[in-house]
Amino acid sequence: MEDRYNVECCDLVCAHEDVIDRARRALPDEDTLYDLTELFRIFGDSTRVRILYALFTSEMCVCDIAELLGVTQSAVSHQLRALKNVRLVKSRRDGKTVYYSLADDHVKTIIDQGLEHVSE
Amino acid sequence: MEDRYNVECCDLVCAHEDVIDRARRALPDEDTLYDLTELFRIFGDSTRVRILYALFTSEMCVCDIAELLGVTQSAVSHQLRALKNVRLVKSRRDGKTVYYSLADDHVKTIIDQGLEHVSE
DNA sequence: TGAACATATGAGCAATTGCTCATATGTTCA
DNA sequence: TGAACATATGAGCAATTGCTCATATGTTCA
Repeated sequence: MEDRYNVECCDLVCAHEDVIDRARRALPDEDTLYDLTELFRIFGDSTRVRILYALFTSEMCVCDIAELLGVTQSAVSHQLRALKNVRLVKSRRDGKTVYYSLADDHVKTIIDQGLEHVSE
Repeated sequence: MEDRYNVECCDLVCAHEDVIDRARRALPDEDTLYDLTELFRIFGDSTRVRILYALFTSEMCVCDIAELLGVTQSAVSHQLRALKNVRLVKSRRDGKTVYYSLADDHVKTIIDQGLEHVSE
Protein backbone atom coordinates (compact mmCIF):
# COMPACT_ATOMS: atom_id res chain seq x y z
CA MET A 1 0.00 0.00 0.00
CA GLU A 2 2.72 2.43 0.97
CA ASP A 3 4.63 3.49 -2.03
CA ARG A 4 6.80 6.24 -0.73
CA TYR A 5 9.79 3.91 -0.84
CA ASN A 6 9.53 3.79 -4.60
CA VAL A 7 12.00 6.56 -5.26
CA GLU A 8 12.45 6.27 -8.98
CA CYS A 9 13.55 9.74 -9.84
CA CYS A 10 17.12 10.46 -10.81
CA ASP A 11 18.38 6.89 -10.47
CA LEU A 12 17.16 6.45 -6.88
CA VAL A 13 19.14 9.31 -5.46
CA CYS A 14 18.61 12.96 -4.61
CA ALA A 15 15.02 12.69 -3.32
CA HIS A 16 14.44 14.67 -0.14
CA GLU A 17 11.67 12.51 1.28
CA ASP A 18 10.69 14.87 4.08
CA VAL A 19 10.27 17.79 1.70
CA ILE A 20 8.29 15.66 -0.73
CA ASP A 21 5.97 14.37 1.99
CA ARG A 22 5.30 17.84 3.28
CA ALA A 23 4.57 19.10 -0.22
CA ARG A 24 2.30 16.14 -0.90
CA ARG A 25 0.11 17.06 2.05
CA ALA A 26 -0.15 20.62 0.73
CA LEU A 27 -1.44 19.61 -2.71
CA PRO A 28 -5.11 20.45 -3.28
CA ASP A 29 -7.57 17.66 -3.94
CA GLU A 30 -8.40 16.67 -7.49
CA ASP A 31 -11.71 18.54 -7.72
CA THR A 32 -10.42 21.80 -6.33
CA LEU A 33 -7.46 21.66 -8.65
CA TYR A 34 -9.71 21.03 -11.62
CA ASP A 35 -12.03 23.93 -10.81
CA LEU A 36 -9.15 26.24 -10.11
CA THR A 37 -7.24 25.59 -13.32
CA GLU A 38 -10.43 25.73 -15.35
CA LEU A 39 -11.12 29.15 -13.89
CA PHE A 40 -7.66 30.48 -14.68
CA ARG A 41 -7.69 28.92 -18.15
CA ILE A 42 -10.66 31.18 -18.84
CA PHE A 43 -8.56 34.25 -17.98
CA GLY A 44 -5.85 32.99 -20.31
CA ASP A 45 -7.42 34.19 -23.54
CA SER A 46 -7.34 37.76 -24.78
CA THR A 47 -10.83 37.76 -26.28
CA ARG A 48 -12.33 36.65 -22.99
CA VAL A 49 -10.34 39.16 -20.96
CA ARG A 50 -11.37 41.91 -23.37
CA ILE A 51 -14.99 40.90 -22.83
CA LEU A 52 -14.52 41.10 -19.07
CA TYR A 53 -12.93 44.55 -19.37
CA ALA A 54 -15.83 45.70 -21.50
CA LEU A 55 -18.28 44.48 -18.90
CA PHE A 56 -16.43 46.47 -16.23
CA THR A 57 -18.00 49.57 -17.75
CA SER A 58 -21.55 48.27 -18.02
CA GLU A 59 -23.70 45.37 -19.08
CA MET A 60 -23.66 44.80 -22.82
CA CYS A 61 -25.53 42.76 -25.38
CA VAL A 62 -23.81 40.10 -27.46
CA CYS A 63 -24.06 42.17 -30.59
CA ASP A 64 -22.37 45.21 -29.01
CA ILE A 65 -19.50 43.12 -27.72
CA ALA A 66 -19.02 41.59 -31.15
CA GLU A 67 -18.83 45.02 -32.74
CA LEU A 68 -16.52 46.36 -30.05
CA LEU A 69 -14.03 43.53 -30.43
CA GLY A 70 -14.38 43.09 -34.17
CA VAL A 71 -15.19 39.42 -33.98
CA THR A 72 -18.15 37.31 -35.01
CA GLN A 73 -21.34 37.21 -33.00
CA SER A 74 -20.79 33.47 -32.88
CA ALA A 75 -17.31 33.77 -31.42
CA VAL A 76 -18.59 36.12 -28.72
CA SER A 77 -21.47 33.85 -27.92
CA HIS A 78 -19.16 30.86 -27.55
CA GLN A 79 -16.84 32.79 -25.24
CA LEU A 80 -19.70 34.16 -23.17
CA ARG A 81 -20.83 30.62 -22.59
CA ALA A 82 -17.36 29.73 -21.35
CA LEU A 83 -17.39 32.75 -19.05
CA LYS A 84 -20.80 31.80 -17.79
CA ASN A 85 -19.77 28.21 -17.12
CA VAL A 86 -17.27 29.37 -14.55
CA ARG A 87 -19.76 31.91 -13.22
CA LEU A 88 -17.76 34.99 -14.13
CA VAL A 89 -20.64 36.57 -16.03
CA LYS A 90 -24.39 36.37 -15.85
CA SER A 91 -27.08 37.24 -18.36
CA ARG A 92 -30.57 38.59 -18.50
CA ARG A 93 -32.88 38.54 -21.47
CA ASP A 94 -34.83 41.61 -22.53
CA GLY A 95 -36.94 40.71 -25.49
CA LYS A 96 -34.73 39.43 -28.27
CA THR A 97 -31.64 40.91 -26.71
CA VAL A 98 -29.51 39.19 -24.06
CA TYR A 99 -27.48 41.44 -21.79
CA TYR A 100 -24.37 40.12 -20.11
CA SER A 101 -22.77 41.51 -16.99
CA LEU A 102 -20.15 40.50 -14.43
CA ALA A 103 -21.35 37.90 -11.95
CA ASP A 104 -19.50 39.40 -9.00
CA ASP A 105 -16.38 41.37 -8.27
CA HIS A 106 -13.97 38.49 -7.97
CA VAL A 107 -13.33 39.11 -11.64
CA LYS A 108 -11.95 42.54 -10.95
CA THR A 109 -9.92 41.41 -7.95
CA ILE A 110 -8.32 38.57 -9.87
CA ILE A 111 -7.49 40.71 -12.90
CA ASP A 112 -6.10 43.45 -10.67
CA GLN A 113 -3.83 40.95 -8.94
CA GLY A 114 -2.64 39.78 -12.34
CA LEU A 115 -2.03 43.34 -13.47
CA GLU A 116 -0.08 44.07 -10.35
CA HIS A 117 2.15 41.13 -11.06
CA VAL A 118 2.83 41.87 -14.73
CA SER A 119 3.43 45.56 -14.16
CA GLU A 120 6.30 45.14 -11.74
CA MET B 1 -10.51 58.04 -40.22
CA GLU B 2 -13.53 57.72 -37.98
CA ASP B 3 -15.05 54.35 -38.32
CA ARG B 4 -17.64 54.31 -35.66
CA TYR B 5 -20.34 54.72 -38.28
CA ASN B 6 -19.46 51.34 -39.64
CA VAL B 7 -21.97 49.40 -37.58
CA GLU B 8 -21.85 46.06 -39.25
CA CYS B 9 -23.06 43.84 -36.52
CA CYS B 10 -26.54 42.39 -36.56
CA ASP B 11 -27.61 43.91 -39.88
CA LEU B 12 -26.80 47.48 -38.90
CA VAL B 13 -29.14 47.59 -35.96
CA CYS B 14 -29.01 47.09 -32.21
CA ALA B 15 -25.60 48.69 -31.58
CA HIS B 16 -25.56 50.94 -28.54
CA GLU B 17 -22.84 53.28 -29.69
CA ASP B 18 -22.39 55.09 -26.39
CA VAL B 19 -21.93 51.86 -24.49
CA ILE B 20 -19.50 50.57 -27.09
CA ASP B 21 -17.44 53.77 -27.03
CA ARG B 22 -17.23 53.74 -23.28
CA ALA B 23 -16.17 50.10 -23.27
CA ARG B 24 -13.59 50.76 -25.98
CA ARG B 25 -11.87 53.32 -23.81
CA ALA B 26 -11.74 50.83 -20.94
CA LEU B 27 -9.95 48.13 -22.93
CA PRO B 28 -6.33 47.60 -21.91
CA ASP B 29 -3.58 48.23 -24.41
CA GLU B 30 -2.25 45.39 -26.51
CA ASP B 31 0.91 44.76 -24.46
CA THR B 32 -0.80 44.75 -21.09
CA LEU B 33 -3.43 42.39 -22.43
CA TYR B 34 -0.78 40.07 -23.79
CA ASP B 35 1.18 39.95 -20.53
CA LEU B 36 -1.96 39.49 -18.50
CA THR B 37 -3.39 36.59 -20.48
CA GLU B 38 0.01 34.95 -20.68
CA LEU B 39 0.22 35.08 -16.91
CA PHE B 40 -3.21 33.57 -16.38
CA ARG B 41 -2.63 30.94 -19.06
CA ILE B 42 0.20 29.71 -16.84
CA PHE B 43 -2.24 29.20 -13.95
CA GLY B 44 -4.53 27.29 -16.29
CA ASP B 45 -2.68 24.00 -16.14
CA SER B 46 -2.90 21.51 -13.29
CA THR B 47 0.73 20.43 -13.40
CA ARG B 48 1.90 24.00 -13.06
CA VAL B 49 -0.53 24.79 -10.26
CA ARG B 50 0.55 21.63 -8.46
CA ILE B 51 4.14 22.80 -8.73
CA LEU B 52 3.20 26.16 -7.25
CA TYR B 53 1.36 24.48 -4.38
CA ALA B 54 4.40 22.33 -3.71
CA LEU B 55 6.60 25.41 -3.60
CA PHE B 56 4.26 26.97 -1.04
CA THR B 57 5.73 24.55 1.50
CA SER B 58 9.40 25.08 0.65
CA GLU B 59 11.91 25.36 -2.14
CA MET B 60 12.37 22.09 -4.03
CA CYS B 61 14.70 20.65 -6.60
CA VAL B 62 13.50 19.54 -10.02
CA CYS B 63 13.95 15.90 -9.19
CA ASP B 64 11.83 16.09 -6.02
CA ILE B 65 9.01 17.83 -7.86
CA ALA B 66 9.09 15.17 -10.56
CA GLU B 67 8.80 12.41 -7.97
CA LEU B 68 6.08 14.23 -6.07
CA LEU B 69 3.90 14.70 -9.12
CA GLY B 70 4.76 11.45 -10.83
CA VAL B 71 5.86 13.04 -14.06
CA THR B 72 9.08 13.10 -16.01
CA GLN B 73 12.01 15.27 -14.99
CA SER B 74 11.76 16.72 -18.47
CA ALA B 75 8.11 17.67 -18.09
CA VAL B 76 8.83 19.41 -14.80
CA SER B 77 11.78 21.23 -16.26
CA HIS B 78 9.72 22.48 -19.19
CA GLN B 79 6.98 23.71 -16.86
CA LEU B 80 9.42 25.36 -14.50
CA ARG B 81 10.77 27.30 -17.43
CA ALA B 82 7.26 28.48 -18.26
CA LEU B 83 6.74 29.50 -14.62
CA LYS B 84 10.04 31.32 -14.63
CA ASN B 85 9.24 33.16 -17.85
CA VAL B 86 6.36 34.90 -16.16
CA ARG B 87 8.44 35.41 -13.03
CA LEU B 88 6.31 33.26 -10.75
CA VAL B 89 9.26 31.16 -9.61
CA LYS B 90 12.96 31.72 -9.26
CA SER B 91 15.85 29.29 -9.00
CA ARG B 92 19.20 28.95 -7.37
CA ARG B 93 21.86 26.43 -8.18
CA ASP B 94 23.65 24.48 -5.46
CA GLY B 95 26.20 22.23 -7.07
CA LYS B 96 24.45 19.93 -9.53
CA THR B 97 21.07 20.59 -8.01
CA VAL B 98 18.80 23.50 -8.92
CA TYR B 99 16.33 24.60 -6.29
CA TYR B 100 13.15 26.38 -7.30
CA SER B 101 11.05 28.64 -5.11
CA LEU B 102 8.24 31.15 -5.43
CA ALA B 103 9.34 34.51 -6.83
CA ASP B 104 7.03 36.54 -4.59
CA ASP B 105 3.67 36.23 -2.90
CA HIS B 106 1.51 37.36 -5.79
CA VAL B 107 1.27 33.69 -6.61
CA LYS B 108 -0.47 32.94 -3.34
CA THR B 109 -2.75 35.97 -3.57
CA ILE B 110 -3.86 35.10 -7.10
CA ILE B 111 -4.47 31.46 -6.30
CA ASP B 112 -6.36 32.39 -3.13
CA GLN B 113 -8.61 34.70 -5.10
CA GLY B 114 -9.26 31.89 -7.56
CA LEU B 115 -10.02 29.48 -4.73
CA GLU B 116 -12.39 31.94 -3.18
CA HIS B 117 -14.26 32.18 -6.45
CA VAL B 118 -14.55 28.45 -7.14
CA SER B 119 -15.52 27.55 -3.59
CA GLU B 120 -18.59 29.73 -3.46
C1' DT C 1 40.28 15.52 -17.36
C1' DG C 2 36.54 12.35 -17.76
C1' DA C 3 32.84 9.75 -15.50
C1' DA C 4 28.58 10.47 -13.01
C1' DC C 5 24.74 13.00 -12.22
C1' DA C 6 21.10 16.93 -12.18
C1' DT C 7 18.95 19.80 -15.19
C1' DA C 8 17.70 22.00 -19.80
C1' DT C 9 16.21 21.78 -24.35
C1' DG C 10 14.71 20.49 -29.17
C1' DA C 11 11.78 17.56 -32.03
C1' DG C 12 7.64 15.29 -32.63
C1' DC C 13 2.99 13.84 -31.51
C1' DA C 14 -1.76 13.53 -29.55
C1' DA C 15 -5.02 16.35 -27.41
C1' DT C 16 -7.10 20.78 -26.77
C1' DT C 17 -8.64 25.29 -28.16
C1' DG C 18 -10.71 29.36 -30.54
C1' DC C 19 -12.41 30.55 -34.54
C1' DT C 20 -15.81 30.56 -38.70
C1' DC C 21 -19.66 28.78 -41.12
C1' DA C 22 -24.15 27.08 -41.20
C1' DT C 23 -28.12 26.59 -38.85
C1' DA C 24 -31.11 25.98 -34.67
C1' DT C 25 -33.55 28.29 -30.93
C1' DG C 26 -36.02 31.90 -28.72
C1' DT C 27 -38.61 36.24 -28.91
C1' DT C 28 -41.49 40.00 -30.87
C1' DC C 29 -44.94 41.96 -33.58
C1' DA C 30 -47.96 42.78 -37.59
C1' DT D 1 -49.07 32.34 -37.16
C1' DG D 2 -44.99 33.51 -39.71
C1' DA D 3 -41.46 36.93 -40.85
C1' DA D 4 -37.62 39.36 -38.76
C1' DC D 5 -34.13 39.49 -35.69
C1' DA D 6 -30.85 38.41 -31.58
C1' DT D 7 -28.57 34.76 -29.75
C1' DA D 8 -26.94 29.79 -29.19
C1' DT D 9 -24.87 25.78 -30.82
C1' DG D 10 -22.66 21.93 -33.55
C1' DA D 11 -19.16 20.60 -36.94
C1' DG D 12 -14.83 21.25 -38.75
C1' DC D 13 -10.26 23.22 -39.12
C1' DA D 14 -5.77 25.60 -38.13
C1' DA D 15 -3.03 26.80 -34.34
C1' DT D 16 -1.44 25.94 -29.74
C1' DT D 17 -0.14 23.10 -25.89
C1' DG D 18 1.86 19.56 -22.70
C1' DC D 19 3.93 15.58 -22.82
C1' DT D 20 7.80 12.00 -23.88
C1' DC D 21 12.06 10.73 -25.91
C1' DA D 22 16.65 11.65 -26.95
C1' DT D 23 20.31 14.32 -26.06
C1' DA D 24 22.85 18.66 -24.76
C1' DT D 25 24.59 21.49 -20.98
C1' DG D 26 26.44 22.41 -16.50
C1' DT D 27 28.65 20.83 -12.22
C1' DT D 28 31.38 17.87 -9.06
C1' DC D 29 34.94 14.88 -7.74
C1' DA D 30 38.32 11.12 -8.00
